Amino acid sequence: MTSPADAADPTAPTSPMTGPGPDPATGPNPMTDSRPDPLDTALRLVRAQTAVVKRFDSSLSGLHGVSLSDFTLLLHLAQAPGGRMRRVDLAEALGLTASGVTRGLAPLERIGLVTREAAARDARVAYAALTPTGRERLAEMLHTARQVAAEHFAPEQWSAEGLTQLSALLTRLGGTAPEHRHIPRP
Amino acid sequence: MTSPADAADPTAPTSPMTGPGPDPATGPNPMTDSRPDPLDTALRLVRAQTAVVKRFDSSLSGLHGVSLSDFTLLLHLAQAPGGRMRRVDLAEALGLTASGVTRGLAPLERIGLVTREAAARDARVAYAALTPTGRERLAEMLHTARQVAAEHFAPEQWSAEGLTQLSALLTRLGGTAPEHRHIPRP
DNA sequence: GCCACCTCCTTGACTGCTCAAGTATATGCA
DNA sequence: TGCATATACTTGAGCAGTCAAGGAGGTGGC
Repeated sequence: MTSPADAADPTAPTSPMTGPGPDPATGPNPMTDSRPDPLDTALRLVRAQTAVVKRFDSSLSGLHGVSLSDFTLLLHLAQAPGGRMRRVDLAEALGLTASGVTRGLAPLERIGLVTREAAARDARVAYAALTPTGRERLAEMLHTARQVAAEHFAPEQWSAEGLTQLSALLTRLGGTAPEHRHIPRP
Repeated sequence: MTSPADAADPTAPTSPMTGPGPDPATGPNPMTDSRPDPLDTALRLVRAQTAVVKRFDSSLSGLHGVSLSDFTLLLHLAQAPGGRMRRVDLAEALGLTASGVTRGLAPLERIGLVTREAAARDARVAYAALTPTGRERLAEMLHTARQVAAEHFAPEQWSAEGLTQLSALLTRLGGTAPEHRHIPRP
């Protein structure tokens, strides 16, 4: 009754998901063997982001009813001149399409954190602008986000140098971020 | 007819999205001023991932009709013993929920890249297993993915050391990746 | 043997996003 | 001035994922 296929059925995790694994000195690696695998790095980036986002989403949604992407959107508005941006610019900053921005703004407009403003010189344009309420709420979210980030990159595990390196490397990969240190505490 | 608000309406991008910006020596930074901002780094990670995923999705969908997440799922199966994994293990490896895995597997099962296998010792378990076709297609996808990754981390811009550092830092952030160098070329 | 509790997986409902199509408006050249 | 082309935005449809609920099955203590 025990087929050979199930002889290996451990019910334990079947995915030893560790680092580089056995180094195949004669493997089909198209790169020089002394160079780290770029695909491996890319996949790690994606997986790391999933873990990080999950953590921020959990805290921000619980305390503020918003997701990390909501928060990031608001943060971009806060650092823009006049607290407002054209939607097309917001899309580029966030790495979304225009319709993605429209969809993302809808709930924020509904709860009064963001409002729509027309542009006097271009009738096609609709600005997304932070409301005073939006600013207040954002300051509170920012406080939480800073805490989560601080825990994530705890000084006992992350040196200033390591953090600096990571930040620089991510920037080189297209990792832009809105300036937010001018935003006062709630 | 020109309101003061629109005097600043440049129609040009209103989001100077550059690096660290002006260093606020007396800013409300809760960290020590000599330490990079962890929140900044986290936001850069998320944004960098968006850019990277976009690029992989574009190439993989155009040439192979799959997304990066499809590809990653298949890759995990390929490096598992017997080319199969329990769905709950796959969910953990990918950072998804169980239902996310169910949804992700559906189209792959439909096109014959993945099949379902029962476990002899546990009736609750349904394995996700690579089909022979799935293996062949995966090898082709892998070829493309390696190329995209190689372009993304071009040696002229990325030293082996920089890549090694990034890989290590991402690993520390929870960035796991399936071993794939044992998979032969198509 | 019984049962409380846990595990695995699926499904309905919903959210967040892209693509494609469409409308309104702006731009530049003949 | 007229018009081809481009830009900004929205909306319908569809995909990818989460949450909650539920059904089936497994485990361990009494």
